[in-house]
Amino acid sequence: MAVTIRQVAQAAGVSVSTVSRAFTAPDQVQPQTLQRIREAASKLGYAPNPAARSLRGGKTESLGLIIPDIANPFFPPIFKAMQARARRLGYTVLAADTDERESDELETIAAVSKRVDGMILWASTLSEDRLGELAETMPVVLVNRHVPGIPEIRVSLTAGISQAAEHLKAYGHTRCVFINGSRPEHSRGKSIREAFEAHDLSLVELGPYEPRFETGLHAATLVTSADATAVLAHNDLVALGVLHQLAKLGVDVPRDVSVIGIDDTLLAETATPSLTTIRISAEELATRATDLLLDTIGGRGGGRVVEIGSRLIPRSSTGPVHG
Amino acid sequence: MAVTIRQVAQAAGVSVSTVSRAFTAPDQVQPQTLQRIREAASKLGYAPNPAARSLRGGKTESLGLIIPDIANPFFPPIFKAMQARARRLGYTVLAADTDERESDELETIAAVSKRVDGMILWASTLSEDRLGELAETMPVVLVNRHVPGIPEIRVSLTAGISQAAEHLKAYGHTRCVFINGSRPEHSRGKSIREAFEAHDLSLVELGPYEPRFETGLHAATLVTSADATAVLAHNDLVALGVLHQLAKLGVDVPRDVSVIGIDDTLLAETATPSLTTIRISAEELATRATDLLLDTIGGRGGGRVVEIGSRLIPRSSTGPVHG
DNA sequence: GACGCTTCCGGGAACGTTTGCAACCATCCT
DNA sequence: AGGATGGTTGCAAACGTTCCCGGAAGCGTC
Repeated sequence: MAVTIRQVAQAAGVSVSTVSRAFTAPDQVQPQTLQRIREAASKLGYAPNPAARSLRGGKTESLGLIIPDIANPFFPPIFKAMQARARRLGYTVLAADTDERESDELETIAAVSKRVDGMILWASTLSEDRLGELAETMPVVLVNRHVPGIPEIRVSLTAGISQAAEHLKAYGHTRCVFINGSRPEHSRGKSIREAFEAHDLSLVELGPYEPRFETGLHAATLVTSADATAVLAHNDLVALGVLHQLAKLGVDVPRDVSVIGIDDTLLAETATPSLTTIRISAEELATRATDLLLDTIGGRGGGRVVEIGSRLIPRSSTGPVHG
Repeated sequence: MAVTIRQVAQAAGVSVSTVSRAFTAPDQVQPQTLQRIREAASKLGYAPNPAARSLRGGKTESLGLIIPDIANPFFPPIFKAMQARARRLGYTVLAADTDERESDELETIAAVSKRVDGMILWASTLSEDRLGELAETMPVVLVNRHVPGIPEIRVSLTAGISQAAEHLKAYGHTRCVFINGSRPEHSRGKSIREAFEAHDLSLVELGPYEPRFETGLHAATLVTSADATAVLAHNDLVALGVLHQLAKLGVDVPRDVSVIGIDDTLLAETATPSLTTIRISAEELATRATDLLLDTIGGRGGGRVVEIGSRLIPRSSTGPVHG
């Protein structure tokens, strides 16, 4: 049914080898032959069969991206950036979503791993041992997860949080609530405690909760009774829940309470009031992760750790303490 | 490097054919042989090579999803639902994003089409001819695009819009602005004009604009001067822009102006005030589209058109006109 | 006891491509 | 002039799997 290399070869009056080379190593075939082949190929509508190619070569020319939940608005830009980067190098991106289920993750990884040359695992919940085994089988890059010897991209919130603390301090805040939404193994809590302590701000920690909108709704009521004038949420989604519930309770933001998110997703800019948040550049993150993966596939840069920074984006949800 | 069917065969003391059958047609091999093979396979960590399998069988066991922009919060749930559905049937989903670029779309489709058994094209911008050709080459399902003879999922806003008109009418509104963000070929304008006319509401149409947040910001200023008390936006994202800008202008929602979105994305619920919107069930849409694609691949249900309904979800961004 | 039927299994071709090897030709050098 | 060189090309094996065939064995039937 589909047109094969053989038909092109016949049409161009050459052997299949030459047609193959015309596509994979054009400089090894004489210009005029090349042109004849190209014409024949395009006339017949030939395109190489990826299955045959990868069977023969052991390469699939595609990259896997395993993320917890694509519905979290932080991830789509990651996917886009990775896709953009990968495409320029001839790679396809195979994305899969584990739905935050540990059991699904193993299954998902198994399914994807056979079809890609390497994969990026985001905040994986797999055991260190399993990840180690996996990384021996194929190139893997971890994001927000540390296993010795496996290349890794780490998001450093240090700068952003420090700026947030300064920002609040400058507005006269002294007491802040932190809504913890992390699993302990990649908690944002530690950096936050340190930074706030360094800036002499007292910190009340709530949670840990699931990092969801509803968490924010729930936590907002606790905020009002904690005698704090500022809230730092685990991510934008939670911050939005807080914003929403505070509005419902008649608490004005930022007059009565200041709110800060983390991630700088689409949600932050579009919120009312727009959300002051700590930006993690999804583009940079995805691009660096992709490059690191490609390097790992190519045998370069084993076990490297790349750090991505963050910074505060002040918007309208923070302001001076009132009275 | 990787373990093949041959090694399993040897370990189990059978031929490769039998191992193959053990995986693809277990009922054709004797129970005790089957078990021996399974043990050998799992001990060796064998999993069939998808490349070889699809080279031989012409099937890839994966489905393509081509969407304009995964950063539009309407799409992630689509992807999730499709993935969930597909996975249960042993399929993998290969998603790709065209970035709303027509030139990219062709290229993207070409890249994806070779690696899947069929694909779902969302609001494709390709010419009717090209889509026709494509559909002859491989199974295709169109969403929000009509080409005679190609299976299609159509989103019908009729019910939702009609409910929205009633809703506004009941609140005493008489004049509404519609912010048009569609390309003409799949405009939401027509149904809207008809429904509002039927409910005796006057309608001012703005646009067409790009369906972006900034569009909402811009349009909001026009709304105030249009002497209308209600706004219907092309989608939630645009509606949020409106909400945001109105707040900045000191216009209270819903006291002074009511706002309605379309899609019922995450954005709608998390907005402040929460957004009244017309829900299109992403889960249903994706599930039906996947099933239709699978049917088309299986040779059943050619050229069918499936319609998906919509309905109004009243929230806090609409209310009575303020006397 | 021969025959046919069913069940289970092995042999081997085929899927479309890449690539090592060798053949060929033209060119250049000595 | 003859051998070495280098650029082009063809041949054929190999990648891992599926599936068509045919053989072997077991079993029931007449």
